[in-house]
Amino acid sequence: MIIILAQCHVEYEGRARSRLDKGDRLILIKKDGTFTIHQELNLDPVNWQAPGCKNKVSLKENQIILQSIKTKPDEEITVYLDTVYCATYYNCVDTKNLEIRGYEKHMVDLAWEKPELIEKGFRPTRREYQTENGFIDLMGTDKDEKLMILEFKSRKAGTNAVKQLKGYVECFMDNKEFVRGIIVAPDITDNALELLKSLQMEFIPLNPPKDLLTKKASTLDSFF
Amino acid sequence: MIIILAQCHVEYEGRARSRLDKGDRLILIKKDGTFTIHQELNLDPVNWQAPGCKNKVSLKENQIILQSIKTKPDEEITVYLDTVYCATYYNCVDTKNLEIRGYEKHMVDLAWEKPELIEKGFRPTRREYQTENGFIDLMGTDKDEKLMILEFKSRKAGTNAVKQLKGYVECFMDNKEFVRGIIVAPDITDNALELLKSLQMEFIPLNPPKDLLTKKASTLDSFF
DNA sequence: CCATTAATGTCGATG
DNA sequence: CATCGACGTTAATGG
Repeated sequence: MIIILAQCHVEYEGRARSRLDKGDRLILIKKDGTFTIHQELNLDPVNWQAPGCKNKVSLKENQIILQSIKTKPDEEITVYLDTVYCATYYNCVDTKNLEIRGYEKHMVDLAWEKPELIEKGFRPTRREYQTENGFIDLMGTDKDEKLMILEFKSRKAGTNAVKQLKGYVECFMDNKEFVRGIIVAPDITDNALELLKSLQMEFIPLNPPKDLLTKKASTLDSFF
Repeated sequence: MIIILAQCHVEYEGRARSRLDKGDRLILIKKDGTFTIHQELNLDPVNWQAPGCKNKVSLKENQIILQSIKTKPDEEITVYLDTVYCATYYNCVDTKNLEIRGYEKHMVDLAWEKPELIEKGFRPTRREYQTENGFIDLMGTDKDEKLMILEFKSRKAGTNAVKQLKGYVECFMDNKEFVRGIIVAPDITDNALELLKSLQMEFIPLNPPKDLLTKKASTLDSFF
């Protein structure tokens, strides 16, 4: 992990092209080639290069130049260092991966394990069922054996989710019985709900589960 | 700009919940409240907090704890610092903004200015035309006065782009004449092209313009 | 403040 | 390798 704080100007050329005039920025270069340039504001880097790029340093007319080059697609960043305030590096030891919960996938897992959370009598039958309009998150039957098609969203569902669901239901148009199309999400926009109802489809509120599978920090781990 | 390199473990709770066990990471805190935690791999931070969050430090049982709290939506990161290798800060001076070209918007600008790049006889008439299925990037007529609806993409167009265009064209179904639906992009996926042709729509290849409007670095600027 | 959509989106899974 | 879709997407824009 290389950390450089410097006054610099930056040029980028690739899928787009950009130019950033002289100012103070933080430059971060990671072990996998990742190259990022941060200004003092905003979450995202102002310029960056994805993992796998090749980084090199050169000197031209008394100015240090950093270059970061990538292929597929061809992209290049050039940083002209005017004043370097700080340049250092660390060999990081980090073997852990992020464990995260609260994704759409976890909602489907939950509905599969506890179908009563969807509704009484719901019996899930298939996950990731492939249609010509894409994969259906979850299929099943209700207490009256009617076919149910469920589309999950981990956050507020919009009209796109409804259109997606519509496409799935249309794949069963030749079904002799009515097929229930259902959006399962923590919330839904007004527009989406209106569209949903006009299509005789349903919304079932459900929050994504966030229970981490691993032990909490309050174990022996704290001592190592 | 506060820069901390430390062995730490991290907990996050908000829209999702996550946990990252002990390891070496870079923690970056910006003037606007932005809080990011970087592992030694990958472009994106493993945990982060957007601008506007409130960050504070506390000490509990001989351990330094960083907390970053945000509302709307409620989100919180807690970093438990086990060993701090480096902690420093800089007052950055940076008045410049990024100038960037190569966006979809620039393609529409270009087609508006130089309609012959789309095709001979093309006459653009409206930009951002609102329909019930969204805004049409650009409308116009061809040499035979046929209506043309253009959807621009700054990178390879996929099936989503075609479906979007389809939605726009359907808003003109009651038109007495055939309406031409056209994807304008540097490239298109096989699936998208197949779908496009089945809908009797067209693809016109065009790269987004990347000419920067400002002067190049080879000016007096280099001396300041 | 809510809804929509582009993005050098990134990233992971899949064929 | 290309495609497809989720994401704590982020960020900007318009109502």
